Amino acid sequence: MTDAPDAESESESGSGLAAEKARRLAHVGELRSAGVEPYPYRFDRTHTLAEVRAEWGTLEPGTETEHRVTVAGRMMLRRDTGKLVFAQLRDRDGEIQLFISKAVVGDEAFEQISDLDLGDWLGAEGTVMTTRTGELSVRVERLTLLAKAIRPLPDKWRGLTDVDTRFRQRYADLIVNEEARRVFRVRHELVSSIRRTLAGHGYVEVETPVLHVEAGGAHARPFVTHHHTLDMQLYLRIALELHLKRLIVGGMERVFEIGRIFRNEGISTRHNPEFTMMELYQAFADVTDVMAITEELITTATLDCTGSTLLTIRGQEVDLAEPWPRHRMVDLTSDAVGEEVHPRVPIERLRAIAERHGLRPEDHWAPGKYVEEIFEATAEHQLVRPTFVTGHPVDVSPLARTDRTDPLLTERFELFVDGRELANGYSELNDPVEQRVRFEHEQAFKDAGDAERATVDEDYLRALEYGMPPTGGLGVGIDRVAMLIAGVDSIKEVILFPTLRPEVW
RNA sequence: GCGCCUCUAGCUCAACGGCAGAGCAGUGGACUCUUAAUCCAUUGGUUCAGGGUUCGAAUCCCUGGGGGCGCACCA
Repeated sequence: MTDAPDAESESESGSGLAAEKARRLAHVGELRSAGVEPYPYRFDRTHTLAEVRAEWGTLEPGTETEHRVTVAGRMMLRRDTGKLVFAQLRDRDGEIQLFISKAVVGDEAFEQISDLDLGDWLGAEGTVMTTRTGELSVRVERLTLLAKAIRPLPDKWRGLTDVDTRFRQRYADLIVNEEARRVFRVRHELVSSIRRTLAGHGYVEVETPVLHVEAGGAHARPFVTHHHTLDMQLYLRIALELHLKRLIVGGMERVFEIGRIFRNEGISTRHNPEFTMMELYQAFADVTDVMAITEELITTATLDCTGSTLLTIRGQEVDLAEPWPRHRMVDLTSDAVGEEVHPRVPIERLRAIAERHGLRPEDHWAPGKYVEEIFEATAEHQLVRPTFVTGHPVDVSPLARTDRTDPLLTERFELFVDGRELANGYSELNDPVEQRVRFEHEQAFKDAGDAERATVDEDYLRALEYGMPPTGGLGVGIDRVAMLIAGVDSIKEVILFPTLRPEVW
């Protein structure tokens, strides 16, 4: 764990990373010998760099003021012209130039400036000025080293592009790539926008268990873990749904959770084994209310993140403020294949259609499973603009309420944008007797070989027996929405530390 | 899991069967208004690892490892 480079012998070689680190570590030693602490405990600044720019950003070129400021940041660039050094300081939300004149700071302090390295954290005290060319600067009177960087920064102009290094060393990515900083600001703004919108509608934010005895609420392979004291197998949650609906039974009426869920499945540009889901449940609401709040949440968040409701998706400009089209899955799919696709169609017919579209049906597939698979193989990827796909078959929607006009379908929707599923919602099934039958069907499919099907969750059924009011529910994949708004095409770009194989040291 | 691509200095990249190079960073020097400062000089390599082919391998082949993309998987 302790990094102990062989400073003496490496410095003899004169170059390379080890030598560079040795040189800087040697300087740390010199500073301490001279009574200067290279890692001081704290530093008080009077202004952030953005505050300096906000207050004095409009000064005329060649202005010298008496306004004293103390700022702090990381030195990103240095331009040495002899007895005058310009350094670019950056903090969380701004940059400012330091104007360091030998005549101002004195010979001794000026000598020490050449020992600073790009990447060092500095504190600077001085007066606000602009240079002859108009660059807002701090005319430094006193410079304090706040933390010595031992390792050199990546290329100052081209940044860090190697994706492996960018994700493994996200700290370095954030230091040198403005785009990475932008994406995570978008993500932050997305999440806080959702919280604001939901708070405005009277939702209560809750936290439910991550460790589950039954991994329910979705069809997915769970991660399995073990509790020593209880000596029992536990699963990391694959959805938030069933606990949140227990809270609706409890009378909380409007609840939501933004939480990490875990699915032990493949990794791709759209999948990370752990990802963030927002689920909400609203008493007395049905699927139409849920679609309305879905539109509001995503449109408002886009506006909050970008200042506009316009997005460019696959080169197509889309205004999220326009109503999002709603189509039944069976209609979209029937149109796509040129004949009726519906759970009521004889299963031999569905099998033929599925095989015609390159699918390999399995014996345990129910009619609704065929409908869903054919939809995914044909119509799904064509849904570029935000589109609500509704009316999923009952036999693939064990927690959704039956459509009041078609007993083989449910009052459910999935939101697709750019061919990707971003959200899923429905009128919640609240009849405990029917829910038990649905669970038993799930269990039967599982026994028939479909490992991702659910089992009977007796505690959830007990909760429903106490009475759950009519309820609408929604799940939103936060990472995918962040991708959409930030305009990036890999989920790893919106997850600070995506799942990677362990580094070989 | 399968297929294709990829891995060269701290970073960004050349060299593609014939002496491993450049820019940035670093080091030494010049310069008191720079903006990726500039100018002069300069250090730095287990070419991912191992094996093979060859007079000769960063380069071709094999095995392994990391990563990317696609497929599969994935409410």
